[in-house]
Amino acid sequence: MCSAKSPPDLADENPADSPAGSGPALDLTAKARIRNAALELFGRQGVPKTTVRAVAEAAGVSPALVIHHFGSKDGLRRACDSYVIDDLMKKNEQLASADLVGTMRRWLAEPETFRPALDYLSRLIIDGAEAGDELFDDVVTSTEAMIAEGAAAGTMNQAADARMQAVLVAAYAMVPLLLEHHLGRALGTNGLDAAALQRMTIPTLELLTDGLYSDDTYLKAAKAALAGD
Amino acid sequence: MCSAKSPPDLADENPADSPAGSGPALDLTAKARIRNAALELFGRQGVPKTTVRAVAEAAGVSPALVIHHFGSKDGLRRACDSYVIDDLMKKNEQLASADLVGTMRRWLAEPETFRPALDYLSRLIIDGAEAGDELFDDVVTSTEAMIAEGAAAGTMNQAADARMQAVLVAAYAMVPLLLEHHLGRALGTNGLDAAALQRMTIPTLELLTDGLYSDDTYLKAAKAALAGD
DNA sequence: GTCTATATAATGATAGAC
DNA sequence: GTCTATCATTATATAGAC
Repeated sequence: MCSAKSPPDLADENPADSPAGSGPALDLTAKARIRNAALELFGRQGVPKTTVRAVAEAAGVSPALVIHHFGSKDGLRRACDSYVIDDLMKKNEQLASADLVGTMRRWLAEPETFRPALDYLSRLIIDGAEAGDELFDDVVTSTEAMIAEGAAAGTMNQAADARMQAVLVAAYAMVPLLLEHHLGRALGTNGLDAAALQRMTIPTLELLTDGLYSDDTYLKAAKAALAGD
Repeated sequence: MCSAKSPPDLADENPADSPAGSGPALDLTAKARIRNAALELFGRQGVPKTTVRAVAEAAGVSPALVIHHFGSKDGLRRACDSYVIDDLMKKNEQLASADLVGTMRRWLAEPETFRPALDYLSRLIIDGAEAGDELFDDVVTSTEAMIAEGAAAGTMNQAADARMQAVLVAAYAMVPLLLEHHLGRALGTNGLDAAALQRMTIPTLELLTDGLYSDDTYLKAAKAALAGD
């Protein structure tokens, strides 16, 4: 489950102008260039602050062509949603949703290709859009299965409320994605690159192995307080 | 450190029309009503999607008056930043930044007053604005001190890299704020109310007491892998 | 498929009366 | 302090030529 390669389906290469080994990002169809430009701008500055004109300029086409291919700005946004989820996550990483941090690590190894998708994903999860809901639930379900396996193998502790535990673990796993800006600052790097993610690995595992609390004082206190209600 | 009351400084009450115990939200100056309306709309839909006109309508004033009082839309945004941070967080909760979850709990007890501030706070942290950077760093510093105290008292485990641990713990503490939408869905509630936050308490403490991993298998494996680089 | 030109609406901000 | 009226700009989207 580790040799993750098989060069990602960047799709929509123009069959007419595709001599064998030429520049991979240069001979895409205009539609693909528009979608890639939108993905990057939507991810970097958010959808509302990104104009159709800016997308068109970044893709090297006219604003009218953007509408022609995607119907509307919102259609373009939906196309980006399904591209990042269906094409990038599901098709190229069968277990992507089970291992968000692993996916991040692999994607960060090819920044030119996947960096925009990470920013876009972050906004998808935060914005509360429908596509983000489905993604979140997928991650939670995969996480719950992972913990159940770990518990069966004796390497993980499954909580009484397994679903809630999975929600929390999944949410914690998303922290590097969501708070990339702040974690990058804390690590002294510019954003979150592969090296920064690596420097977080040990402290994260320590925290989730030893725990923050050294005994069950807080836990018992909380249980008592809640029982007292 | 628990009797958190002292009714919050909602400020800018119109001294002219303030008979002793009248409706508290009704006799604010127009400037305060505008700022409160902006706080709510900025927090709910984000700054770019919120128009000056919408703020004016929500506050019951003309669009021109919004500009008159705050100079520009961005001036209004900055006023909201400093209001939520300086007036609400720092003045009324000396230790607010040390205990984000506690603050959330207290604020959720007065939803009418503080609910908008929570949404605004969430965007402030995510957006990567300067005010959000300061807030995040404050929370991390307070968290590090809290863990150091806990370690001295023998109730917490302080990691070798104490700063990084504090960053992670602080980030985890922000998860209910940032992922309120998804946690609320998982709990079957509409958004995150006080009851939902309470239902998360035990699972969260369990996770941070027992840990996710039952032994140091993963930790040692990761250390070995990193050493092998 | 791709463009130029344009329609139409909404936005942030201003001017000036009261 | 607060309004009405309006300006200048920019936004999304359309029409129609090539």
